[in-house]
Amino acid sequence: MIGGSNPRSRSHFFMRLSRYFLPVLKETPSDAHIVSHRLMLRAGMIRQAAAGIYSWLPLGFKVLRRLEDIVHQEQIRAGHDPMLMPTLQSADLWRESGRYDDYGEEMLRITDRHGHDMLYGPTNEELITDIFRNSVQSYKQLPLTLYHIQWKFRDERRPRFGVMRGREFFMKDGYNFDIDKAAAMHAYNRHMVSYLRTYERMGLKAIPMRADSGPIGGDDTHEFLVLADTGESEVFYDKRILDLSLGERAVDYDDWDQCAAIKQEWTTPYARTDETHDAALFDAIPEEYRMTSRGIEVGQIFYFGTKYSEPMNARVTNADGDLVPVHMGSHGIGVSRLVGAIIEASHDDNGIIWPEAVTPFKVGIVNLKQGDSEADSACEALYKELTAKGLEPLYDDREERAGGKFATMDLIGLPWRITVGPRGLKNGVVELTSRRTGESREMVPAEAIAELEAIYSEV
RNA sequence: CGGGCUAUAGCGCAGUUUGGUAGCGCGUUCGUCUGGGGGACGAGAGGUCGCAGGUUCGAAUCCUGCUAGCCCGACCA
Repeated sequence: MIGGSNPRSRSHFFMRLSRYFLPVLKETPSDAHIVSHRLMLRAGMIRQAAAGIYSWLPLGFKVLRRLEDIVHQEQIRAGHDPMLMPTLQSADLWRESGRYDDYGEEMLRITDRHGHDMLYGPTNEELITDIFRNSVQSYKQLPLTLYHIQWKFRDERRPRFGVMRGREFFMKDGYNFDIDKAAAMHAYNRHMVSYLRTYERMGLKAIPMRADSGPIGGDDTHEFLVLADTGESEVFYDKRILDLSLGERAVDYDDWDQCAAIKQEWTTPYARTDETHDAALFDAIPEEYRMTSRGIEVGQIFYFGTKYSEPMNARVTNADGDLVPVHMGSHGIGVSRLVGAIIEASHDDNGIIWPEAVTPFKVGIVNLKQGDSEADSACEALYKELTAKGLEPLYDDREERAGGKFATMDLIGLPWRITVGPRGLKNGVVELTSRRTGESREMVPAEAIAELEAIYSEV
């Protein structure tokens, strides 16, 4: 975390805009056509390295890490074990599952110096199943869910939309191993609940929709979609699903009935992508609740039974002493894609508007008259106090005019801004401004800090 | 993978038709004035014109080949 104790710490040093690497662009790069891509480039979050491949600059990297942290926390809360698998894999396991040929051109194939066929992993079912089968022999070691958050690569024919459809992407993928279908369905439900909680924590409304299983295969699958005009999928849903919220309710992830009930709650209202859309069912909804819009897919959960455990011989001994293939499922959250999706869902003409839970800095300090001793010292005091309280400020201490500082703050989207200028300081006040509403209130610095503490204690 | 297009300074672009030694805006550096929504003035720095070959006295410009990237479609977390 951010420590206020050591004023020379790197985090302290680089939270001053004069020393922070934030290459913002005034003009829109011509290659970017959708709003999140444009804003991520303009806000200095990413830099394109090749088609569909991006470097994450400090500001973008901070957001990516925040999302990763939330995903980890919610996975661990649900009882899943974090681990890390490599990006490069041997082709051998993929030949065993039969997917080496099935996957086609989307898989990036590499040959090492020994002539061995390698690949940059697009997903990890084979690898995890291999790990599992070598170490688990008994039903007593189940249930088990392993996951990791790692870079993947899919050699898209046509990457586009910035990080929303890159070739390289950062993704959480998890795999559950259960003794039978009933247990695996609990894992499925548990994942649905934990995903709902994950997205809610990020300040997003992600709707689970019945979906197609695609190349992963399997029977049961839901996609989670964030509504946004620029979404790649057309979606049909019952408006009432938007009213559902997990909120503060306590969830026991080991409670099969509770998880099943929550899944039931979220899958009862109609919600489907165009792939699985059923016009007859949709038309049965009262017209006032019938909604059509576009959505960005930010996650998917699958139950695929023994699709991999059979061919790869991942079996355990059950209570009767019989050797049976384990029932599996997999689940993914597109972490890097979420950065774009959040921006698509939360921005205005001036720039990004970060939800408090994922913002790269919690508050921006704008010094309207750099070099004015009163303004400078008021800003320094605020900066130290906010830093000490873990309210991670970004202090714009550049020799810039007010307009430029405001424009930068609006562009990078910090949800709160404290504006400090000689005019207000005459009366001992600063301004606290909400990026989302634009509402601005004058108050003494201590009150602004207290307000921010209250706001952030809730996220 | 089909169709279309682009490549000139960090970013956005003009110059290519008609070959003559590279320009504008923003940004950037220095100075002065300014100071509550991208300010003004002055002085600078910055480019193998995507790469290779060819034509020519001379190529950003014409020709050939290559590479990279973008858009529409089909496809996809």
